[in-house]
Amino acid sequence: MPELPEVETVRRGLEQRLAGRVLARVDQRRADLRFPLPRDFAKRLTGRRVVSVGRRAKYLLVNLDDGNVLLAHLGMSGRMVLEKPKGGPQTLGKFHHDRGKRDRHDHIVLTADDGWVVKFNDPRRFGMMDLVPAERLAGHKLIKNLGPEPLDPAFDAQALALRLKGKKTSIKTALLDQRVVVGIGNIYACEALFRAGISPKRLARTVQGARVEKLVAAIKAVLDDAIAAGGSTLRDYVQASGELGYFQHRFQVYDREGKACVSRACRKKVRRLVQGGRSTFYCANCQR
DNA sequence: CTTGGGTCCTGTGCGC
DNA sequence: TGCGCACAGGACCCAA
Repeated sequence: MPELPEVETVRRGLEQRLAGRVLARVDQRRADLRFPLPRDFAKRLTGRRVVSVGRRAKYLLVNLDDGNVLLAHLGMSGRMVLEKPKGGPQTLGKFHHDRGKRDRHDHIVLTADDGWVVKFNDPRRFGMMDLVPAERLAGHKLIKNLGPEPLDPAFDAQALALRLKGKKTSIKTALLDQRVVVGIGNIYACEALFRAGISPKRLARTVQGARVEKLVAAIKAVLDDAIAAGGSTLRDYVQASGELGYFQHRFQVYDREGKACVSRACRKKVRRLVQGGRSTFYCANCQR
């Protein structure tokens, strides 16, 4: 689930909940996630005040008052679960049903000085956390090679065209390459290509001119829409009715194999293929 | 340098 | 019901 819109939604929730708060207690329940956690991780976090919460690509950046940044990635299955001092939990990143069975995947538990609890839950443990001095963040191994932010105004057709130039892989695979553009995952790569009317099989280097203009607009639009939807369903979730949601009700091709293309004029079946080991969903009629 | 494939890990859903 | 298999939102690492 966590692509840019989901991470941004989580960022906003964490910012609202944690900014200005002191981390009164930190429980670390494993020595490692995807990578080993740094030495004295919990100890170094305890007593720190959260200044703000930022985001770069799919990484969360929790800025601390000692000049360090808590760098976090949700991987495939990571989420942040917020729990009120009294009352039901609120999940950022995914709805939660059947509690209890899941608790063993609460790897890091932060308790703020106002009693709110933030649990980092990640069954598959593809997520990661690290503590790095702010001035060394840009040079961090996982950060230094990241491409442009898709919602940055500086990310325009020219910027994308430059990065696709000469690329022999498919455009779908290129969009998943975080050196080309960050934040796009398997869902939004499929959705953006559908909106742009571009075949996922098309060679990246041939996406130029009008096509790259269209693709950039589609990427920005789909991410914006998803962030807007994430925000609204998150508010809905506070009332805990259990609707399964977010943006998934609005997928036009993702996970819709065999279903009718949403285009009124088309209605052909959505197809699935595998590229770079990942499923791609597309309409062969609408996407060229 | 680029590119493709294997890999990490657990959970879920499906066919039989 | 149980079992085995395919597949799942990511991205690093290494061989070619």
